[in-house]
Amino acid sequence: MKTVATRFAPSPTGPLHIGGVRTALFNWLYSKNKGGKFYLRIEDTDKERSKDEFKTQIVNSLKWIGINYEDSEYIQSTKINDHINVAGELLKKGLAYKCYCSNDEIEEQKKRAKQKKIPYIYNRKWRDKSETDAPKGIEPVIRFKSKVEGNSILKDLVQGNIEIENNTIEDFIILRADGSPTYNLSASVDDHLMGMTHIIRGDDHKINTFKQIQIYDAMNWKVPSFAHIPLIHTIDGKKLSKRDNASTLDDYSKIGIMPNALRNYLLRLGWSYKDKEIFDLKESIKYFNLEGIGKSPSKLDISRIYSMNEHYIKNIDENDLFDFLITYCETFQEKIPDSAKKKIKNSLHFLKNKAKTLEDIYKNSMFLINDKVQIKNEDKKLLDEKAIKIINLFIDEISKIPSFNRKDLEPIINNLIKKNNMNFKGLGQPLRICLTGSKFGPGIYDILCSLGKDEVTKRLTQIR
RNA sequence: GGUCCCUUCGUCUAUCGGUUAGGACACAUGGUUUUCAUCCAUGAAAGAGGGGUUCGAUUCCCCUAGGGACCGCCA
Repeated sequence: MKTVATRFAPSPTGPLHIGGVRTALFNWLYSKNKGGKFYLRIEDTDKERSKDEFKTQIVNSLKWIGINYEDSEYIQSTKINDHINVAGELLKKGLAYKCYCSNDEIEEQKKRAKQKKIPYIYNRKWRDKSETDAPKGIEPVIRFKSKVEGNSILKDLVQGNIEIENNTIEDFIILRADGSPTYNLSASVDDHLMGMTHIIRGDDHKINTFKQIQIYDAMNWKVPSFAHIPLIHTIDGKKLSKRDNASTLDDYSKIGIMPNALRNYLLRLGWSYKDKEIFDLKESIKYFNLEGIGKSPSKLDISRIYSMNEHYIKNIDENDLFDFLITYCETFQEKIPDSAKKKIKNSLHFLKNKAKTLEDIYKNSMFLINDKVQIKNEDKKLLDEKAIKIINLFIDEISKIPSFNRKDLEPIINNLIKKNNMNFKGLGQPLRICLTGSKFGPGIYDILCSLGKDEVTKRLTQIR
């Protein structure tokens, strides 16, 4: 049995969206589960639309989510000669032919098909014509001689057997008039040259697979196994496209979703293993299989991404969480001074409690990052005479205590409340506003202790 | 329009002929927490419809309906 080899083959013509990431993930997981290899192939044969920045984005996205590939990227455009040679061989074997139809001629046929409401399929005009009939001044394209009779069955590892009539597959172009190879040729040649054993890709490639298998057969190559996974749909049930917002990895990383959480979410989107929801990296490799992939498309649900992220925030090692947080802040928010880093690290155990995203933790940490407290105008109104008075009393009280922790503070606060005939909110709210500039945030004792006596006194004194 | 695929709570899904159809997210209610959140408990919520096969169908088959993908000298 040959070692399993899979690949992810995106085209760098736009930002990689999370449907693509999921495809990459499934391929990667499958190969790792089988102890095989996983490769990245950049399909950049569309020179017009391919951009280097997209290639970079793809590479970075995979790296971010933890998918690593063998060697360096396989760049399809550097292999074009191989593809052209195969076309030449096919031509020599009589399994492909030159088609001299003009663009106008083809357009005309398509138009007519549309009018008659019948599906357009190239009429195979030059399939058996002699080249001596070739018109002058037209550069031919090379078409593959597709089977015209009988049926083909694709034994799909996810979808089961799919059968179609061969005559619904047209004589597709493998070499353009300018001599460049088209997708179906390039993809099959590369997959063969790279020794792919399993092709896992989106449902939208099903028809291509029937074409590509014919190329394999024509070249006497071993046909790999195929698995077509259902596409991810938007919440209104359409294929997720690059134009949909919140569809790239960056859209998620910039709001503070962690790679592990997204990986776990994507894994469970359209795949399941019993009732298990949480899979760490090792488990996802251990349990992944093709049988667990569902047949119907699944919709992206942002609230599940949030809750998955929340789960990871609360359950991963705090040192790791801290690293993720700092990277996040410095990439998307601001550089965190070393002094604040220390405080954040010490306070992470409660800063993370309210958070669904790294952004939430960042916001909760604001009072530790900024020494100067900004109080909103609407909140200033809450700092009335009564509030100032109780805060002053509070300052006096804490000046008397030697240490500064919850045990020391609780009696002070309780006494102040009682003496001044108010509830907890009466002291808690102004205190919170003065110390953090916000009505919401971590628990008041957490805030007090994390800031420390000196800083608390300093901030409160500034108010009066 | 043609070809192919799909159909269990709002969402992701479990069930591989016999279950009070389970879990998770979201939602609602209550409790804990001297705010918010967390946490805990409880609740509401599904087999698209119609035929078969079978002692018995969510599960197997057919039809209908709905949804989706593809139909480029893009990948």
